[in-house]
Amino acid sequence: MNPVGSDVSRGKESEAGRREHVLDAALLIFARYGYRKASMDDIARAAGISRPGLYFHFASKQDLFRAAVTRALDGDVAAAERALSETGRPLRDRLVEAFDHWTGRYIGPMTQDIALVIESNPDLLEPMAGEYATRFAGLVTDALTAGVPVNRGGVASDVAQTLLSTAMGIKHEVSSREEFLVRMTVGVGLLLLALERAP
Amino acid sequence: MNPVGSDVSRGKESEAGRREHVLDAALLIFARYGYRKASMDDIARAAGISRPGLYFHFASKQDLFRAAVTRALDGDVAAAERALSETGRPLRDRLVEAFDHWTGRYIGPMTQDIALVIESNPDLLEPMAGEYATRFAGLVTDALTAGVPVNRGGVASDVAQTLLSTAMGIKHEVSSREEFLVRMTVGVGLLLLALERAP
DNA sequence: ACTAAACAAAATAAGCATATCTTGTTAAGT
DNA sequence: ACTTAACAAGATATGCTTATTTTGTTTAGT
Repeated sequence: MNPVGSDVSRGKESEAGRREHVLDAALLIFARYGYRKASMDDIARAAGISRPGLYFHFASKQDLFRAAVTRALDGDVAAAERALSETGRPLRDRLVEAFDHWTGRYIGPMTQDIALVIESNPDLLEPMAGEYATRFAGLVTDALTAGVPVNRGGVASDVAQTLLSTAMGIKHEVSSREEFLVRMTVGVGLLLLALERAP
Repeated sequence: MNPVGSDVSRGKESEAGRREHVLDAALLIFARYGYRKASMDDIARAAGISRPGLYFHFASKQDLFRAAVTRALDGDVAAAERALSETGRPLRDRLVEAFDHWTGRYIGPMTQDIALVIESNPDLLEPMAGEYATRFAGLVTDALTAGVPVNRGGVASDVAQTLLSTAMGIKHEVSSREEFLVRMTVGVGLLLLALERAP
């Protein structure tokens, strides 16, 4: 457990605070090793600071973990919201991008288990994670509702919920972010078709 | 590890052979304990036969496991095929039932990890499991293709693939078979709408 | 707003001997 | 076409001791 050269590149020109930099490094290490096997020393080294320095920013490992995941989820939801709000672009593209931020980011050889880390440590951040999921679902539902003239019988939320499940399923089936995007584009296209032409 | 009274009820009137009865019991035990923790003794007791009797039917534990899973998958695919072939019924209902046989069965407090057992023992039954999935996907695609007059640009297979992912996703979100069916009905309804009104 | 050095307490890992379980087989019987 | 009884070999679990890590804190320094 001695990851040499795993320092996160960071010049003095960084506009983000040290705190944010540390959280990014922490998320990387947590994603790589899981909560249990990631040591504060690993994270401190990855962030390029000393271990006591870590404790200057965060009271405990749990605290750091919570902060790192919160930051990631905050960023994901914000990015998704940003993408969905660009009403000039086709709804289809905005939805795909939103799902990419929410789910697609966490697919791949290196980061593939970060979602798993969150899932398998429910005690550490419940009900936080669930709330973010609800928020994202709300964003998608809103975008869908706004994207069609009428909303008879709450079709938009049905489409949203189905889309969320589809994204979940695709995530489990694919092994790369590109594949996720291709499959998700198809799914979004089909379900938008259903929404537009709903009875 | 002494499950008393876990005998599988079985009268002498059973039309199915003893072999099938044993496989059913084995699947139950494998599902409950996982491959590793399920002992041949557990299975023999559940099947109501002696442990050497088990070895009369199956050469090894792996053999038994493979046979049990094969039987289950065979049954699931056959049931799905049967449901899909009842062309008098609405396609929607047939699809939901097919997915119930394929996925819905394996949701619930007791049997929820049988799919997990299959997934987490890839060495024991690959590429078998993948082949069944492909077969089921083919059945769904065929039913969709037959269900609509024209099939421009392979929409049917797109819908099929998306539906498979949706089912996967719902399965991971839901905790009861009933909930699965409700959610799946919505998903099937929407994607059929997309298929029917595809450009 | 940190660093390096050092520390206690607790958790985790490693090693190892012993006990229990499990697999697969055999034999004798019905 | 099975049963019970018994067995060897191997795997797995258990308990225990000893090392190593890791967390969280402190102190002194820049």
